Amino acid sequence: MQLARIYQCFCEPTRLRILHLLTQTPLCVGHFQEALGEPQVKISKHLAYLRSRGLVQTKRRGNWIIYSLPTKPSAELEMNLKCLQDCASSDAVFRQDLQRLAQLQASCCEPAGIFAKQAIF
Amino acid sequence: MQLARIYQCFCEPTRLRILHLLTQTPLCVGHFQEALGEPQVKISKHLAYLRSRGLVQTKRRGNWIIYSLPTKPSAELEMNLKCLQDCASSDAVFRQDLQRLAQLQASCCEPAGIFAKQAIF
DNA sequence: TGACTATATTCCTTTGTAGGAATATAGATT
DNA sequence: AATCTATATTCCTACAAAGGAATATAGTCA
Repeated sequence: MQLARIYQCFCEPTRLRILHLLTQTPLCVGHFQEALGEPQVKISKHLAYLRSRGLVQTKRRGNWIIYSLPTKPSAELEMNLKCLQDCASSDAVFRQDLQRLAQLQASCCEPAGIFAKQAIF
Repeated sequence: MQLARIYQCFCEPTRLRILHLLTQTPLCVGHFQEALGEPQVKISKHLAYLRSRGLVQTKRRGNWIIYSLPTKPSAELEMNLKCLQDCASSDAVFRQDLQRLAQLQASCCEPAGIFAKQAIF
């Protein structure tokens, strides 16, 4: 059952936060580290988990590996990501993640175009 | 994070099928056994899991323990159950479960009122 | 009370998951 | 080539989850 696999990806808080941020924009590992305040190995492993199950895609740009949601997500995934966004808006953790993401975007220490969706994919 | 706990309940196929059936009507263990074709201990344990996390409620009626969704579910749960219903309609497993449930409801070997929501709660 | 029915729980084994420390890798820069 | 940076992987440990066999429990009925 494909649906259960989606929920397996959703059932861990860090992965949920990662996916939530990705509904906003593609990001690379360092961004997640800073926005979520979690160590590199943790982020990297959860991203590998998500990638192995097809919930995220990657693209290399220099030393950065840019993670994004699939360009053509399944209907189930799309529906559930939408639902996640709705639920997340009423949760302090997710809101704070978005805030820190906005701060990252404001500080211009990232390679040009990282936050411009069309420039990456 | 409350949301992750919901997805932990959703991430196992049998539990997902149980919850899906419960969006239709309250049911007792024997119904799940027949509709899902799974052994009693498996059903019973997954129901206990769901109950411990507040995803289902129980009410005893004689020898039957009737399981149902919470009378006042959280907004998150409600949204996700709705999403589950949408996703399930396009999956053969869930559709078959619904069929077998309909057969159960048609055969009148259940205590009167089991399938009448208001008669139970 | 004693048998019966529906359901729950315990015990055991197997498997999957999570996290951290340390190390490896791939591309960039000098 | 040597170094640096961002990220991935390996190794280890701890813990949760899943499933089956056997047993327990609570209510019912004769």
